[in-house]
Amino acid sequence: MVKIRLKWRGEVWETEAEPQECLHTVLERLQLPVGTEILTAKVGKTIHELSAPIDSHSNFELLGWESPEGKYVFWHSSAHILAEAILSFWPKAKLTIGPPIENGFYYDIDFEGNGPTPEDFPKIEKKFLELASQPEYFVRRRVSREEALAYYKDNPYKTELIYELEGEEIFFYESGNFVDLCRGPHLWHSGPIKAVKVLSLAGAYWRGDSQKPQLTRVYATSFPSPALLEEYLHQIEEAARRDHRLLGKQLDLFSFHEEGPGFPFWHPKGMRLLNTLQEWLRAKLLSHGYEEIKTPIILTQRLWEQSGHYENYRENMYFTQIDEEPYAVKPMNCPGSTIVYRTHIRSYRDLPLRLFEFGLVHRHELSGVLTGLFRVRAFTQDDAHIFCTPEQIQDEIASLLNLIEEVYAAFGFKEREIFLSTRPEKYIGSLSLWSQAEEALESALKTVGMSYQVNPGEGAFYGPKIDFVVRDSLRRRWQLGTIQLDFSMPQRFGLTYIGSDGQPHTPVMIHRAILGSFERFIGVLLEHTAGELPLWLAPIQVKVIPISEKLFDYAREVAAALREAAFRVEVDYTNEKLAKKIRLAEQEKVPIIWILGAREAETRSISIRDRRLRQQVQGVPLSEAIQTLKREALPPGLSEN
RNA sequence: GCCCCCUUAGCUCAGCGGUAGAGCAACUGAUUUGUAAUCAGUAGGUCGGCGGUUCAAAUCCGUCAGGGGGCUCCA
Repeated sequence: MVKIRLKWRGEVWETEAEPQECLHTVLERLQLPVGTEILTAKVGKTIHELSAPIDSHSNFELLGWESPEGKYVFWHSSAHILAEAILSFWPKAKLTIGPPIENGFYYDIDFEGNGPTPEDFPKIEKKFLELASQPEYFVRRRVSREEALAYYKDNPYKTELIYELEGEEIFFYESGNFVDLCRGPHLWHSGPIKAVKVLSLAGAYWRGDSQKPQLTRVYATSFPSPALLEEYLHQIEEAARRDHRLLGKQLDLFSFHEEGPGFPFWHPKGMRLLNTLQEWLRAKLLSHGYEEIKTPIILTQRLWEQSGHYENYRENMYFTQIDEEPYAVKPMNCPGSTIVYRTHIRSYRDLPLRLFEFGLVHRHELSGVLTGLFRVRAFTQDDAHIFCTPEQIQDEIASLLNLIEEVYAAFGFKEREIFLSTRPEKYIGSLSLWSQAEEALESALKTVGMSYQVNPGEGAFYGPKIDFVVRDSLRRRWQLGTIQLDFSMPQRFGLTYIGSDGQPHTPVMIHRAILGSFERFIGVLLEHTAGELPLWLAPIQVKVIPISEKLFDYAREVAAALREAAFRVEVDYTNEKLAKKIRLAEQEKVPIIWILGAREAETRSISIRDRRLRQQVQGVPLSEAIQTLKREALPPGLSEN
């Protein structure tokens, strides 16, 4: 007998088992909810399947739906059932891989040109539930290489996988009439799987390589109850409502047109937002020791040859000709910045020199990847280049980290991750310079006390970098800020400064962006706020609603007072009822609505309807209301004085 | 770029082989309104472009363009 200890939702059981007895039989004996709530088990950090025999292990943590491991196993098994359901309709389809993912699972399948369409989803789901409810038991069987290869003699993908398992054990998992090459782990049986939804179809290259055959990826998700599936579908709907492309249209901020795919058209309200954002950041940077520059959008091809972009980035660049000379549209701002640097002989006393540029860059992105403001072909970077000595790197990075943190906090981004990428295999510059730079970055991060992850070997060939990633409302990760050290460009462009020794030295260049691009940042911000922008950023801050035509004169007066105080105001002069005007203003997501009736006009006051507080205040004196608004509309990080 | 899907009035969408429809918006008029849609009328479309099948195409087929979902979370 083996002594074992089980932990399930905080409670502990101690019992004994026969050697080689399966874990699930022990659980059944204890009348624990195995095959329903208990999905899998863990010993230390390794998953131990319920159907696996207990050997020397003794300490089991039982896991349900609430654990990541439980979901992982649940969806992994679901992928097998999905494949089985699909094979019942497309028996000749060749399976490849079918892993669990963040919110479900997929299976990549080669249908050889005759795959399913979305109309087939219901019948696949029906078949899936039929199979799952039987239920199907997942039985692991070790097979020889020869047997595995023979079984998959018509499936080049599985064959490729088997060849890669040289020297390792090979397993088949059998469930119902379905067999799949799989390393597991799986559920004991399909009983817990009560709801499924086939979500979408997508093309996916075998092994992510566009040179290899394209497979059909079937995305799906499954749950232990129909109610949980419903909840998930509602979440997806809510995320869709927050889609910045939709909000951009509804709020009349920007649009896209076939006359310029991937190039945003900014409407008046979008410009108000974009300009407010830029003015705020500009003021912040100027107060942090930066100077602003602006460099040309079109520069000679020779410059891009010198910078290395022509060699390494040509695919993404647009070219043109001026007076028969070849030119290129800038995909990055850095070469322009170096030209400004070179306009003077620089002394070590001038460093660090911080030059920022809200630079409009153009990049040729593949047509298939364009996505609203998230992925465009022209965008404005909040770019800056800091020229400094190697000794100054650490201090410079530390203050930069604080600045970036300050900026993100202003927009309420709480969830963020920092990645430090270090020297790749292919690199330029001396080893000592690299280690000095990496140490500088790392100790800067430690100085300001920010937690980070290291991505070894992920740095650019010209220097190490720090990336900032925030999560949007769809829980997608977006890299916003980046700090990149560059040893290469200063050399390529022959940049120097005169040191205290009177000799010329090569400065280090720090490329950095905080928001990344204004365009994409606005997209992220819209999804983050569901379009309910903070008062200081809102394109229309106050909507003035006179109750009837008789109040139009007073409305004009109020609006003038607001404009005088530098607010962005709109008056609703339409001949509609109050309820209608309020409805429209609410749909425009205006933060503040001022309502003017006869009572207000008489007392020179206004009534406030506040989107943010979801409450109303009646009869506030006009001058007082404007003073309050002035306080409330201050951009973050600024005090009233 | 590649795979699947979509494209009908300014917007949201219905129609899916027999000669274009709704709601909202716009315009005109009535109404003068107190916290999320007042009523009536008018106007508005080469059904994304091009080509084909058919007596007949928004509807079926092809092609191009634009848009959406994806394209190394590895048995």
